[in-house]
Amino acid sequence: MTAPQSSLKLSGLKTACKSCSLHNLCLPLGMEIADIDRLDEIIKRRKPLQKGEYLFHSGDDFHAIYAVRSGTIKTYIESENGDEQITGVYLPGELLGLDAIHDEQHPCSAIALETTSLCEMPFHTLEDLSDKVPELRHQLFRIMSKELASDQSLLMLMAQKNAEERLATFLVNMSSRLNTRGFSATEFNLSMSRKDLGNYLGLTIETISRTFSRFQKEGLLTAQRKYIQILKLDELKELAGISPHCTSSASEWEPMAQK
Amino acid sequence: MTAPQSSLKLSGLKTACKSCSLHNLCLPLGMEIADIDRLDEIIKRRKPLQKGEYLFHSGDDFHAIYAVRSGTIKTYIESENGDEQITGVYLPGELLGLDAIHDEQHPCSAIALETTSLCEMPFHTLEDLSDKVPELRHQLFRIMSKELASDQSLLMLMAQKNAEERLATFLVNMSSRLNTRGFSATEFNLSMSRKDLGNYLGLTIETISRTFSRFQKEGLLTAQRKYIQILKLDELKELAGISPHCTSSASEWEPMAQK
DNA sequence: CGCTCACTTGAAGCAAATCAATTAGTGTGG
DNA sequence: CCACACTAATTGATTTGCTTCAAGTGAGCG
Repeated sequence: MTAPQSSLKLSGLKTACKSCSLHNLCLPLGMEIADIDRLDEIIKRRKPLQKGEYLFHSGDDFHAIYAVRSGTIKTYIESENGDEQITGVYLPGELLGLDAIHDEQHPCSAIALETTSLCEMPFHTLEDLSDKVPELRHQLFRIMSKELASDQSLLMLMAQKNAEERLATFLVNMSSRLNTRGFSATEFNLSMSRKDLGNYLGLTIETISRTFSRFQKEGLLTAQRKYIQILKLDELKELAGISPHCTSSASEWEPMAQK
Repeated sequence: MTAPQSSLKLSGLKTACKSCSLHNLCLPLGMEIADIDRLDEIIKRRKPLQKGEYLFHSGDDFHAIYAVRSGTIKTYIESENGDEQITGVYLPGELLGLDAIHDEQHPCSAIALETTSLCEMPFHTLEDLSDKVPELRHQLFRIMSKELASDQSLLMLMAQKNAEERLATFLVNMSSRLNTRGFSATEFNLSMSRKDLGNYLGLTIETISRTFSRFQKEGLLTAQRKYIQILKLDELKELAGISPHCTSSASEWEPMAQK
């Protein structure tokens, strides 16, 4: 991350939803002030997680959903034969844990990729409140629905795209999401390692590395380890299979999965 | 489909939720009789769709979610460059359309793979009712959450499994889902073509065909076009990466995406 | 300073895609 | 009812993009 990171951190543990810089990305969208205050009361602000610390493990009982306030969380599932698959990468303002509602335990593990602070919302309390506040209930439906729709795009990526298209899609998506959060669209630090990237995109670490090299040779970007600088965002978008005319500042555009 | 298909069809358009043979798969789970009656009132039973008829198209306004009563629906998204990706195959008792809530239009198209009858539930009415019936609201959350969790499994399949494992996983999943709906676990007609199968599993039609041939040569199953007979379900499960001890009749087991 | 770990680069191997040719169904109209 | 076209599925031969194996390179750190 680059720009407003530090200011987010400074806001510390006392920020209320009302004044949170992420309020338009998170739950309160469209809620009355009084309702936001009620939401505010049930939200716990936890001690930040350090890089490598777990938020929850696969199989843990489900109590709460979480909103990222700053930092990055990755979630992954493990198959019986032990291999892992990253299922989501969550940036500030994004909600995780929604996949645990149905059988009341987490199907995936969640780990911090860097120092990360979170809001914790006990789910039964949130459900109770959503009884009284239809906007909140509707917003929860919307968020889950959005995650369903964006999962479908990730599926398409896995089923039909080649290595270049996958990496381009990922980078364009990252750029867009970071941009809507006030960071630069063309210059950022990936919190994921090449290994994570490969796992997430269904490729090996060697293929990721080679694809980065090819992109650099073609002048599309520079990549020094985690520091990425996008030089030709439009061409990257084209590669990703997206018309380059929808600018990244159009905040409603989020083609790929964030989960 | 094989077994109770015709009896489902006979029940025609007048079946109420209370007496519906799918009630334990569909919404009313855990609801009071009186509440089910109210749900019953808002549900429209449509004229069955013929094979190849569309339920909705990508981009259509979202009004309702649908439950399959008999038959099969497939959903797919289309990318800008025109290629399609099947995102879901829905059997009786399964709900579709939930991915359209967030921006109030359908991100995918839905088409009948065979003659299919459906229940239509206007979403705003369903939301209103879910205000009065917390069990219904909770059930909606659960269903969406389950779809999220099962999407993750499909992602894992795409990212990490080879052709044999993919087809085995698909067949075992189908077998299990059909079985919980009262059909045979080892003998069924696929409503999907090889082309659909290939698209859904991220493989070409030739690879699907060859993999079926290999399975037949190894005596795992027989496949004459759409008619599938599974001879060694346990070995198929093993191939799919699932311990063969969880029997298909254990109704809670649904490892793969149904959406 | 040297160790480790993350990443890069090259060469070889392989699984699935592509290209191509048959065969088996399905439907249509005479 | 059968010839015809048309589509779906199978099978084989070849190509290819990614993986695997292997050997560096360079940044970070005790």
